[in-house]
Amino acid sequence: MPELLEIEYYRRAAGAGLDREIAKVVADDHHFLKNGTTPEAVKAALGGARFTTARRVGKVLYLDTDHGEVLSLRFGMTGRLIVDDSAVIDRLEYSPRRDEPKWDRFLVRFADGGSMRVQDPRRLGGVELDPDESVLGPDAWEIDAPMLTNVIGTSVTAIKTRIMDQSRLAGIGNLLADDGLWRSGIAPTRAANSLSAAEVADLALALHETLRQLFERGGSHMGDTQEERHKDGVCPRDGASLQRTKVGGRTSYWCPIHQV
DNA sequence: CTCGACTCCTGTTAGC
DNA sequence: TGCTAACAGGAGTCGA
Repeated sequence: MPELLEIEYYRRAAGAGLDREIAKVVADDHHFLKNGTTPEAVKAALGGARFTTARRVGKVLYLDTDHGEVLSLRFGMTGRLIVDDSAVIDRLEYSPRRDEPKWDRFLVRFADGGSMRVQDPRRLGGVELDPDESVLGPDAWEIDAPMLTNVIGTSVTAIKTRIMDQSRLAGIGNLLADDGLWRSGIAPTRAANSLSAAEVADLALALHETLRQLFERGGSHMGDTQEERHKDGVCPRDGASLQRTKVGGRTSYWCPIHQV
């Protein structure tokens, strides 16, 4: 599913949609417009405008316009950004691979005939005009031990839940969290404030490396444990049967031997 | 403020 | 073969 890495691919793809006059906006799915954003407002804001910058914080893509408004795109679990009908990602975990027009939830057509659209079969993503950008924590791409220490604070909640809290650390989703925890040998269920300073440093480094390696491999679904995310999955490191546990409402796969 | 539980959303798939 | 129920997880809301 789209996590920080996928949104970064989308951000780069959005570069092809910059500085092109917007001729038409199709935003008829009210459910996909968030926080009071209306189709009329989006059309008024974008009509005749151009996107000037594509920025990313965590899993959110921000498109600035030359009229001053900012458009935010969230991709939920199955959302893709498609510019000029070429999808930068054709294989999205847990999402169908087809390009069905009925899954287009938001579309911008440029005056030159091209387009940029968000395709999201499950409609868990969303579009918002002039969003509050302060609701997100620091971007996880730059994570290091001091940042992770701040993220953890004194919280007693499960460490996995904490690093997935977008208001404290932006960009980590279920797959990146599981892979980082697996690499650092820390159980997802551990109370966040029970990690030693050394463990916090290990986890920060593991997440840092996970982000960079999986970006090179092609996405958050390219983790070392991905192929074992099923019943009967085994740990690639020591062969133990992986535990399947709900943590913070998310399915977590982890090794009961080396993750403690 | 913190944190867990619940809910929404819909295509795919396991299982009968 | 065809159907149903479970499943996937990002994110918002609510209540203790």
